[in-house]
Amino acid sequence: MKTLKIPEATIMRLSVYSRYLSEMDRKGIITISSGDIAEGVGVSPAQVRKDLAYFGEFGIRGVGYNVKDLNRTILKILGLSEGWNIALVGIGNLGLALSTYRGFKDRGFTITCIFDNNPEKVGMIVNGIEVMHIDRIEEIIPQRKTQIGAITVPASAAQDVADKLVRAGIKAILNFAPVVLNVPPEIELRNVDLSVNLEVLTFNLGGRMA
Amino acid sequence: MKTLKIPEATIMRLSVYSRYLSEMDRKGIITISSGDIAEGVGVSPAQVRKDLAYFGEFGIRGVGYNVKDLNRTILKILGLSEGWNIALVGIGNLGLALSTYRGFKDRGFTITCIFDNNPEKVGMIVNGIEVMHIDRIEEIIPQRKTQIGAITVPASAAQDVADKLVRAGIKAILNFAPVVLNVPPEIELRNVDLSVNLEVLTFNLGGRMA
DNA sequence: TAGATTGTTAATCGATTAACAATC
DNA sequence: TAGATTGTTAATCGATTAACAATC
Repeated sequence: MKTLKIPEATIMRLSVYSRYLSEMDRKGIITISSGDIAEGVGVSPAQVRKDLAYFGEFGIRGVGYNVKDLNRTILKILGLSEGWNIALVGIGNLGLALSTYRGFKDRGFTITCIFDNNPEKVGMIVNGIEVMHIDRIEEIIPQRKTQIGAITVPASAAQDVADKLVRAGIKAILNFAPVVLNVPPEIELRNVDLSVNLEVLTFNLGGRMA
Repeated sequence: MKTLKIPEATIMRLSVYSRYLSEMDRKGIITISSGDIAEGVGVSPAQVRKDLAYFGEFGIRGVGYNVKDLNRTILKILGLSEGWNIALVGIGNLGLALSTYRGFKDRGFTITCIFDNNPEKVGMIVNGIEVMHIDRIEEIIPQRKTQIGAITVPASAAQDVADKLVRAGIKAILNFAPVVLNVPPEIELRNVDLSVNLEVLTFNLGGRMA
């Protein structure tokens, strides 16, 4: 098994390349060079070629890449040729935003269930899905073959939700709560941390003025 | 001017350390070691000390760090000892979520104005702030001394909004639209990209199964 | 003093960039 | 063939880790 370690930064860029390729495809572009992609997404051409080289040879020297083919290849690399099911936990404003997020369906993600611990929200229908009580996570998630959990509850409740998701057999967690979660190493965890992102901005602004 | 380049990863971790220190402070903890912080946020003790060492010496050998003092120091480093004003552009579900996000006020951020291009939303009061038309960005933002813009409009409108924010004199942009924005180099730009984060998860899940 | 923990250096590890031979 | 662009190697750059002297 050739398990050359792939930088996570490469994976993030592949996702961005793919989005750009979809856009170019929609515009009817057939062929594209590493330089074109690089310019479109703001990296260097060498970086684009290096990122792709981890996975194989997809271009034609002297010509470039076929837009459709390359996009299909990247989607496959990213695991997006199959669909994924998502459980949403916490249906406040952020949860609502995610439940209507177009990027989900566009890229093959389906929200299969929504949970909240507020009795007033349980039973509500959101985007055609009935909101269930958080206590039913372990019952429902295996039934609906759901591999990914998105946590949009307050920080104070997030670890408890993560524990429930893990016990329910979830494989990956996308955490929006501003707190460091503890999960077993076999669970894929990513944090989308608004505070951190804002504070990188203010650090850079501060530095600029110092 | 000693401008030792600081890794961005260091800044992101400082933000996380600070949040953890606030939590420990609330619990009444007075003193903390790099090992305690490391365990709390999931990095190595050496990493914690290295990150702090970029900015000075804040601990006492053999003892550790004073929780309150260290947190104050980090907040200052991150530029959070002064307040920051934020303009929110796009008041869909995600914009609504941000407008009520506690992490803003907690860390000294104030939303000063909200914009949308939908005539039905203009005039609405959201969290005590009147929603204004996007065409008034260039007029209002300088008046309200607003340095940071948060973009929560659809991808197709994001570049136009970014251009308006730049012309209005904004210093930094937090972009939630899944698109690569073009802004002048002096503008701080960060992208909070849901698609990218989800797709790193699915890549890792796929790899696990391959 | 003995034990603990910092601050810092040197070694390692990993990612990016530059350059160019291969080849369409 | 001449021009263009890939795939890949080597060089550079940057970040993390390990180790330990300094010192409370």
